[in-house]
Amino acid sequence: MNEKVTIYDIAKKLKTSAATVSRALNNNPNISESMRQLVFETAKKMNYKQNKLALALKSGKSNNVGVIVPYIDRSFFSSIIRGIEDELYPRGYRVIISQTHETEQKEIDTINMLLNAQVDGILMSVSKFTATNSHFKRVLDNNIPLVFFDRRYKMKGVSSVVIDDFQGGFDATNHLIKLGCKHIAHISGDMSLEIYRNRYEGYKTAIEDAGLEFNPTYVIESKNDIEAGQTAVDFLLNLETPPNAIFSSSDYVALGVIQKLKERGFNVPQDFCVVGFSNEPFTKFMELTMSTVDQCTVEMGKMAALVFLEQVKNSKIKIEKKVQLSPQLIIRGSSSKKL
Amino acid sequence: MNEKVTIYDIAKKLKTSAATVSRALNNNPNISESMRQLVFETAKKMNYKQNKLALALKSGKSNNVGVIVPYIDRSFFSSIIRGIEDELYPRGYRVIISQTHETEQKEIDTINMLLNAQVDGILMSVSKFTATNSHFKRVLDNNIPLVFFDRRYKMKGVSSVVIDDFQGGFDATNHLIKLGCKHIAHISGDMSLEIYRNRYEGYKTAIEDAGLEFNPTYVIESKNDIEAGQTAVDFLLNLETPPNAIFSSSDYVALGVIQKLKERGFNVPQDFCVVGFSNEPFTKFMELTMSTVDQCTVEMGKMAALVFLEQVKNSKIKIEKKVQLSPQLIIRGSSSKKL
DNA sequence: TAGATTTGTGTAATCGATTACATGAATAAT
DNA sequence: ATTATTCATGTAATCGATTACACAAATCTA
Repeated sequence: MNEKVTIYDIAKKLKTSAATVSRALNNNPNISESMRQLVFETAKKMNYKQNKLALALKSGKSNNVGVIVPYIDRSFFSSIIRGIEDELYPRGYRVIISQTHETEQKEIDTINMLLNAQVDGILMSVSKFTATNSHFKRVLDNNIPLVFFDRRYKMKGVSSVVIDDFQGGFDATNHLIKLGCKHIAHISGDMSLEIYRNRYEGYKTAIEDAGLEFNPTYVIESKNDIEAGQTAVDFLLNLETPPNAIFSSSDYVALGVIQKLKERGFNVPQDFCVVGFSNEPFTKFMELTMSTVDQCTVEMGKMAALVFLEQVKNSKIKIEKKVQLSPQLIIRGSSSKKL
Repeated sequence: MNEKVTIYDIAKKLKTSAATVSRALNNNPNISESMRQLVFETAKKMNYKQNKLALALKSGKSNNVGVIVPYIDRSFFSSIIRGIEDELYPRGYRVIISQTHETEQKEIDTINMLLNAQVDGILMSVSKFTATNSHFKRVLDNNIPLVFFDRRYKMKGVSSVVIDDFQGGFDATNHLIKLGCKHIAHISGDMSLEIYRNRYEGYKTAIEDAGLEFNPTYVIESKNDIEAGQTAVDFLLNLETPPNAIFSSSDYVALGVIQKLKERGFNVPQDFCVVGFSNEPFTKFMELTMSTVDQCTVEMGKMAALVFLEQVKNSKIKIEKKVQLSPQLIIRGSSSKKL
C-alpha cells in the first residue's frame, strides 16, 4: 500500500509497455477496446494516481497559478482569493497563495519562487511599497500571464482588474448631495496610491457637478484607522463652517468618525451623514449600520481568474485587458436620513 | 530573453557537462573554486532559474503543502492560513489553498488532486458534512503527513491542533459567574460537532463547580446567525425564571442576542451580560464592544505548520500529536459590569 | 621513481509520463 | 495471390536536475 504505482508498474503486470498504458489511460483512439478496459481496471485495482509533476515537467504546464496579496487575512483579499479559487479549481488549476506583508522584497522573492515553481500564471495585488518593476518584467519575459487586481503597477503587457474608484467616490458623494448635505468633507487615504486619488476625484467631480463649492480644507489625507477618523472629526468641527457630511475612503476611518460624532453630541444620520468605503464586514453589524461602497471582491477575483484563462487560451496574442468593475453603493443607517 | 535556460545551456556555453554545472550550483565540495565561480557568473548572466518541477520529480519532494478549509473568506480560516503561510514560506514551502464549500465530495476531490500534485503534506479543517474517512486513509497510505486544525476527524495516525473549547466555555461562563450572574443561559451550535459539545461541557462544568443549579432549559441549540440569537432571547425571556446572562458559542448569535435585549429594554451589561465566542473582527468595532473568546487563529496556523514540519523531519517515526491551544477570554463592554 | 591517493570532471541512469517513429500482424484491395 | 492499408503496440527520446560510478590528471608517499 505504500510505494507509488506508476504506469510502468501497470505495464509490467500486464506484460505490455508503458506507452500502451499511457495511451489507454488517455483514451487514445488507436488502442484496442479490450486493452483499454484492462488497463483501466488494473489501474484502479492497483490504485494508480497520475504523477502530475512528471506531467508538468514534460508538458511545461504545472496547472498551478500563484496568487500574491499583502495579507491573506484581510477580508478584502481573502474574498478576492475566494473568487479566484472558485473559478480556477473546477478547471483543474491549483492556487498557490503568498503574502508580501506589504514589502517589496518579499514580493520579489515570491515572484522568483513562483517562477521557479513553473506556475502557469500570477495574479496579484501590488504591495504598497513597490517602487520597481523589473520583477514584473521577468514574469512577462517568461511568457507567464500576469494579472493585477485592485492595486496595479502601470506597465505594458499586463492586464488588470480594478474597481472604478472614481465612480465609487462619485456615487457616495452624490448620494450625500441628494440627501441635501451641502457641506461634504472627504477623508482620503494615502494620495500617492491611485485608488485613493480616484476616489477623491470622484468626490470632487460630484461636488462640482452639483454646483456646490469645492472646499479644499474639507479634504483630509490620513491613515486608515479609527483614531485617524476621530482626529479628523475634531479638526473638521473646528472649522469656521464645519461640514455636515463625510465621505471617507475607509470604513475604519468612517467608524472613528461616527464614534467621535456621537461623542460630541451629533445625531447620525439626522445631523450628520457618513459614508465609508470597502464594505468591511463589521459595517453591517454596527448598531447604526454604516453606508459604504462595496467593491464586489468575489467578483473581482472571478474576473481576474477569467482574464487569466483568456490569456492562457490565446497565448500567441498579447492581450492587455483593463477591466473596471462597478462598485456598489450600499445605503445603510449612517446616511438614511428622512427627507 | 524568452526560452528557458537550463543547466545544459550553461554547460554548453562553458564546454563542460551538466553534472559539473549542477554540482557547482549546489556548492558540492569536490568542484574547483574557479569552475564554481565561472558557473555562478554564467548562470547569473544567462538568467538561469532552477526548474523546481524537475527537482521535485527527481527528489519526490515538491515543497508544496496543501491547505484545505471550508471557505477562505471566513476570517477564522484566513487567519489560520496566514499563520501557516507565515511559518512555511521562509522554509521554502509553498501553500496551495483549496475550499471545500463544506461538502464532502469537494473534500475528496481536493485531496485526490493534492495527492496527484505530490504535495509534501496536507493541513486541513474537516468539512462539516464529512462522514467517511477513506480519503484521509489514502493520504496516510501515501506517507504524506496529515494535520487537522480546528475541526478534526478522529482517527489513528493523524495529528491535530485544536483549541481547548472546554476551557473556552468554562472561562467564559466562569467570568459571568464572577460578575454575580446566577442565571446563565447557553446558546450552542450544532451539538453533533465536537467543538460545540466541548464548549457546552465547559459551560456546564463551570456552573456546577460554582455550586449553581444547572438548568437544561437554559441550553439552546441553534444555527449560527443573528436571527437565531434574537429568537433565542425571545424564548429565554419568556421562561418562568429568565436568565440574566448568556454565553453563546457564536459571536453572530451573541450579536443577535444583544440587539434583541436592547430592543426589549435591557441594559447590557448592567442588567444582562453577554459573552460570545470566536472574536470575530466586528466584535471590537461594535458600539458596545462584545466580550468573546479568542481562538488564537494565527497561532493555530503556526502550530499546525510546526507539527507538519516536525513530522517531515522525523518521517520514519509515526507521530500522532494532539496539540490543544488555550483560548483567550477577552472581556469587553458586553460583560463589563461594575461590581 | 613507482605506486597510492586525491581532485575535478564526464557518462549515464533516474524520477514518471508523453509521443514521434518504427514494426509486425491483420485486414482490405486489386 | 500479392500488394497496400489499417491497427495495435513497442522502442526510445524527451522534459531538467541530481548523483553513483568511472576515469584521467595531479599530487603525495615511501
